[in-house]
Formats: sequence, C-alpha cells, structure tokens
Amino acid sequence: MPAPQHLRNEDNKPDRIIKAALEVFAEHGLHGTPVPPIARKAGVGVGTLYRYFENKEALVNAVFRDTKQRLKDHLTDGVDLNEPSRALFNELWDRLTGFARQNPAAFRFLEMQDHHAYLDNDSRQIERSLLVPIGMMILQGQQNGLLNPQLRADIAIALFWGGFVGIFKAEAQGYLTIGDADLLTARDACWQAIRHHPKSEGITQ
Amino acid sequence: MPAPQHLRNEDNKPDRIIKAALEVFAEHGLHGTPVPPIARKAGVGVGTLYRYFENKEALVNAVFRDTKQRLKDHLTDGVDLNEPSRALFNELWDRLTGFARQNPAAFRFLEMQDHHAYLDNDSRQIERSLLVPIGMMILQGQQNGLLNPQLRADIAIALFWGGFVGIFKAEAQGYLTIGDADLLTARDACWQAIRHHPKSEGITQ
Amino acid sequence: MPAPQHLRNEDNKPDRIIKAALEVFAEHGLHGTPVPPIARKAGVGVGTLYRYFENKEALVNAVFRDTKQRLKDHLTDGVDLNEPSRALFNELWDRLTGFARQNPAAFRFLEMQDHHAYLDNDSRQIERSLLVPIGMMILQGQQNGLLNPQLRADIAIALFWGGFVGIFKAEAQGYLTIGDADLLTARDACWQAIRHHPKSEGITQ
Amino acid sequence: MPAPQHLRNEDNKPDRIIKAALEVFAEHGLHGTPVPPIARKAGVGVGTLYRYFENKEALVNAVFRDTKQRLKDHLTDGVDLNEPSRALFNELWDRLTGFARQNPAAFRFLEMQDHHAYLDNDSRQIERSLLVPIGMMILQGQQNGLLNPQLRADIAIALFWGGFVGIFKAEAQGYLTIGDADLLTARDACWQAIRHHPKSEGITQ
DNA sequence: AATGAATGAGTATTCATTCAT
DNA sequence: TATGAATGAATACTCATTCAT
Repeated sequence: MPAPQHLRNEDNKPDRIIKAALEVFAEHGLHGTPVPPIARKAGVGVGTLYRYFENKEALVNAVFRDTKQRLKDHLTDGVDLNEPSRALFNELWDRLTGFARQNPAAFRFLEMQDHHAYLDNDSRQIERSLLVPIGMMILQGQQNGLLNPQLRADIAIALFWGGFVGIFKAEAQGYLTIGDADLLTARDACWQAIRHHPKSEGITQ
Repeated sequence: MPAPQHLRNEDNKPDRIIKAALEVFAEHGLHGTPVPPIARKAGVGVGTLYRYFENKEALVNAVFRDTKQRLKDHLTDGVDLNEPSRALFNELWDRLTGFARQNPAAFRFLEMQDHHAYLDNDSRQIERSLLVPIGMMILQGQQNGLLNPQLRADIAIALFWGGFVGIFKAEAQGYLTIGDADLLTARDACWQAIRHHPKSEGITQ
Repeated sequence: MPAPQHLRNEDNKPDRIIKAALEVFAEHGLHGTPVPPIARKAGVGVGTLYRYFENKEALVNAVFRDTKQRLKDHLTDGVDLNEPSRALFNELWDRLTGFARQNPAAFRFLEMQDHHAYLDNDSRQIERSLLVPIGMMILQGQQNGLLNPQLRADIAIALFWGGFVGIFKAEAQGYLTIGDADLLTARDACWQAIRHHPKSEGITQ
Repeated sequence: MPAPQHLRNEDNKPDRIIKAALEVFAEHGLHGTPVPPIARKAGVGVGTLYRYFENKEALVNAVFRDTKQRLKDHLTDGVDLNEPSRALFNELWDRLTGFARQNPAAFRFLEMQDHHAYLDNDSRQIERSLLVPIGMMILQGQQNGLLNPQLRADIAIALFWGGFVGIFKAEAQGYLTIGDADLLTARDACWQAIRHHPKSEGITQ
C-alpha cells in the first residue's frame, strides 16, 4: 500500500516501485514489460518487488490506482464542482493539460486499453470516483442553462475526455505539436461542444 | 500482401489469416494473443501463416494496414471531400458510426495503443493517407467560413476523432450505452466544437 | 496418454519422457528434479514435454500410473489369484522381487512419500486396483484355513508389503546386501507372518 | 547443537527451531517447506535460525539426529537388550507403537525418503547406533534358539521395521485405520516372521 | 545477539518461430 | 505448398541466504 501522495518519499520502496513501473509501462506497454526492468529502474531486486506486490497484476492495479488518484487530486483539489461555470470549465481544462504536460507517462498509462483486463473492483471504483463528480457538475450545468440539456452527462464526459485525450495522444504519437495557444483554442472548441446553444443556433447554421 | 478489398475471397489464405488475426487481436490484445489460435481460427497451419507473414510483427502491420484501408474506403468512397458542408460532416459522421457499429473488432483494434510500437513506415503512411484529405477538407471549410479558422486542422481532427473514439470506447468498456438519438446529439456536439462561431459567440458566454 | 506397455517404443515421445522422468525422479526426488533435466534425458526439448503433459504434476501422475500399472501387470499377469496357496504366495514374492531387481528406479519411485500429495483420483484408483485383488486373495486364504484369520486383510497386505519394501529400501540405502538365498529366507519369514498358526503355535512360544 | 532431551526447554532457541522444523517438514515435506515458516513457527527471526544452523541441510540433519535419538531413547531406555525374549519383543513393539502414536510427526519425518540425500555421516552414525544393539539382540536370540537362525539379523530388522512402518504408513495415507487389537495381532504376526519355527513348521506347510 | 527486509539465482511454464514430412 | 510437432529463449515468480540495523 503506497503512502498518500504528500507522504511520498524516495526511501519508500513500494512508492519507488510504482513510480518506476509507471514509467516502464507507459513506454513499453503492460505485456511488453518484463518484471526485472521495473525492479532495476526502481533500484531494488525482483524479490523485493514481489515482497510488496503479490504479482504483476497487483502491481498494475496499484499503479493504476495511484495514478488515477493523483489525477483526481490534481483535477479536483480545492475546486468547487457544485458551481459549474465557464470559468470552472477553463480551470478544469487547465488542470488537465497541466497534468498531462507534467506527467506524460501517467497520462499515457491511464489511456492504455490493455490494462482494463487487469483491473480489479477497487481500481474500477477509483475510476468511477473521478467520473461521478464531473457527471454531477454537468447535470447542474444543464439545469442552470449553461450546458446543452440534450447531451447526456455520461456522453458529454466521454466526448470531452475523448477529445482531450485525442489531441494529447496525437502529440505523443508524433502527429502534431501543440503550443499553449493551441491548447486554449482546443479548450474553447470543447466548450462549444458541450455548452448550451440556444434557439436558432445548433443544428442549423 | 492481401488482395484489394473488392478481390477479397475466402479461398485467399492471407486474407483469411488477416481476418482471423483481427478478431483475435481485438479480443485478447496483441501481446495476449499467441500465433497458433490465429492460425486455427483462419483454418490453416501455423507454418502456413509464416509462409505469408514473415513474423508476428509483419502480421500486425498487415492487419493494421488492411483495417485502416477499409476504414478509409468506407469513409471516403464516393464522397467529394472538396465541398465541405454541414451535410458532408453529417455524412462522414454517419459513415464513421456505421463502420464502428458494423466492425467493432476493427474499430477496437485500430484504437489499441500497443500496436503503435509494432507499426512500420508503410503502416504510418496509410494512417496519414486517411488523415491528410480530411485535413484538406477542414482547411477548405475554414476558408469558406464554415469552420473555426482559429482551430488548427490537425488539432480539429484529433479533437473530433478523439471525441468520437471516446464515446465508443466508453461504450465498449461498459460505462455507457449509446442509442441512435444519442449518436445524433453527439454528432451535433462535435460539430459545435469545430464550426465557426462568429462574433459574440464562442469565447464569451 | 502413453501406449500400453507392449506397444512401448522408443519413437513414442510421451513414453520416452515418462521413462526419463521415472529415472530422474527416482534419483533426485520429485521436488528435487527440475523439468529441463527430464527433457534432456528424454532427448526432447522442454516445450515438447509440455506438449504432452500439462504440467509437472500431470507428469508425475502419468509416471505413477504407468509404473504402478507395470507393477500390477508384472505381478498378476497369468496368475489365478482365486486359488491362494503357498505356491501362489511364493510365485507372487518371486515376481515382486523380480520387479524390484529389474526396475529399481520404478520401485524406488513408487515408495516415495512426497508424490502422494501430487496424485489425482485416477492415480489413486490404479493403486487400489492392485490392492483389491490381493485383499480378496487373502480373504479366501483365511476362509480355507491357509492364512491367519485374525489378521485383517488390509493389515496383512500392509505388513507383508511393508516388510518387502523394508528390505529393498535398506539395500538401496546401502545398509545391507541381499543374495538370492536371503530373499528366499525373507520370503518364508513373511509367509510365517501371515499364515495360519493353528492351536498351540503362535501367541505362545 | 541441541541440548540433550532431558535438558530441553522452551527458552532454548535451537530446540524450539528443531521442534518447529520437525512439524513443518512432516506436514509439507523437505523441499516443500520454505525456511521462513519454520522460523515463524519457532517464534524467531530467519536470521536467528541461520545463527544456529549453517543452512537448511544442517537443519534437516539436526532434526533427523534429534528425532532419531529420541526414538532410540524411547525404545531402549531402561530395557536390557541382552535378554531377548518374547516379552522383550512385545515390550519393544509397544514402545514403538507408543512412539508412533505420540509423535506422528516424528515418525512421518523419519520415514521420508528425500531427507536421505541430505544426511551427513554423523546422522547416518546415529541411525546405526539404533540398529546395532537391536541387531545384537537378534543375534543372541538366534543363538538361544528363540529366533529363526537362518534369517540374517539385518534382514530381520529391515523386515520387522518395514512391516511396522507399512501399517502406520497405510494408516497415514488413509488406506486403513488401526485399533489397539489390530496392533496386537500385527505384533504377533511380526513375531511369527522372525521367531524360530522348529522342525516341520516353517518352510513346509 | 536478534531481526526481517532485501537479494538474485533458480524453477515452472509459455510462445514465436522453424523444419522435417 | 501445407502442416503442426518440436524447440528453447524468455517470463513470472519463489526461496535459501545475507546483512544493515
């Protein structure tokens, strides 16, 4: 069980292992990564890794939970999701891009498909604990006329999240490079996707 | 080298192998799939598979190219990308959802991360050959005032494609179920993301 | 599934593996034997061994069943257990010693304790199929006054079998050497243990 | 080096380790038992165990010697082996069954095959120190006409000991259950095996 | 002296690839 | 040309032993 983020420290072996595993997984994929390189990168023996994680699957789950939790904290610490507004949307977008820029490996890892087969219930629970409050926020935004009331909240999340992931993935794969200005433009585009377009706007144009 | 799509036939062994491989890869992932099950599903011996594909990596590339090409054909056959319009956008969206619905395995496979490490230059070339014409279309749409001129074409693609992928991935992972009406709403949302919002609209609100 | 004994041949890989495994197990024990040496001794690759035996445990069971079956055949082929007599006892003893002399590895292997943890139901069934007819023979011998009626058949078997095993084990461990004459004397001693000692004999003296 | 039996005490760490090791070995076998569980059961750290026993092999030898010595003591303390008689035989049998009943783990352990590969000269010496006096006793019994003079003493021991082991092993493996009366019958049977059968008795019948 | 976390060589098993038929 | 049995290098995991505290 890794220490909470703010207690992270380099002497904590499980934390070091999780950190190393995240980087190696992000680079070579889950199945593509043997255990020894993870241990080596963490500066411990293989046996030590297995002292802290029952098996590879448990390690993947630990990495997933830790990373998802860090994303959640980064995204929501100190913000009031109960007051949806354009400013709040911008704030979340900034935090999201900040996270992706500062933790490229974490971001890449979270987007892998193949870890989904590995995830246990706790891990899925964590995943939901991030999505649910955002869904709530969207519902409120719809009720106060800010967001498109016809777009189901879960689909809005998927759309917005997918779009965000799309541009960072394209960048990671070398298809494009994104400057800060581009990020702002993309942010506005995403906003247009989910906001309420009253009357004549919308389907027509 | 598989025959072109319209020449596909069940007596063609490479084609049968590619088809089988796509299904197995989509279900179990790239690293999770041993070669013998692919051969078995294709109704050939392992040795035969290796007659047509130098190794597993070559097979992955063949599957990728074939699938991407089919997507491209499905998306662009008979449409004139030189005349961007709301109707063309709708048409493309419909074709895209049609493809995803009719070829879930193909869609799933194309979205896997881990095959990217396997892809050779030819495969990346095919990928680009789908993106470039769409990029051109977007540029034209920006010039004729239809699309947001501030949103870079490549980013627009990534955003739109990412959003699309996002909702289908969420559905595949069991986080939501999408009806036909939802697809239309999502289509409109994506359109709002990339269209041109003149004057007062857009950043403000 | 190995071929029946008389169909054994050196081109049959499972048979060669079973034979090799028996020898190595007998020499180094079950846990003490890695899989590669077995494969090497059988003249096959490790992968081949795993083609024929799902895992090490399955191999142990196969060796056990094969060896026990050979012992059973060697012991009972062509003898009529329904006619217990001193001559039949002698015949069985001779066959038993013959087996132990000709197949020291087989004998050693069958007496290992630690394989009992590995045995599945089929294997235990084979074991019983050897003991039951001998038990029946003893019962008949008791009924016709030949054998001690107070000695339970199962205990008589255990005693006789244990005594037999005892001397061969002692020899295998280097505590003694047994000549043919000694074997005859031992045979008579065992006979005395289980035969019927009428009247004054027996408890007294 | 453990304290002599009568000095055994629970504060003596080597003794506690030997006791724990015996139980775990008897239950899981030699190779099947990792060292840490032994240390845990003994209530000491692994490092401590290695302070007293150079390695696992040394521990096995210590357990063997200790157990064999206890058997020897249990069997011979206070009896005069120089006066062979039916009563002495009965006494020895009773002590033997008593030991097996009271120390099932010890008995099971002594009968394991795979420890023989581990045993050093001292351990084999102890084994002999139990067998030799019994052998002497048998020789005397043969000289005074009590025991079968044709049965070599070492073979008689092996036979008798093997028979005894046979029935307890069969019980341990679940093939039979032995009551006190059965033990007496078995005792008489063993006695018949080794006693002197004068004249017409014996070979004939 | 006592501890148990740390280590890495060793073990069972899988799977991409070859090659005799 | 087609096959699939055979191979062994590579992988996940264990455990006897060490050594810093």
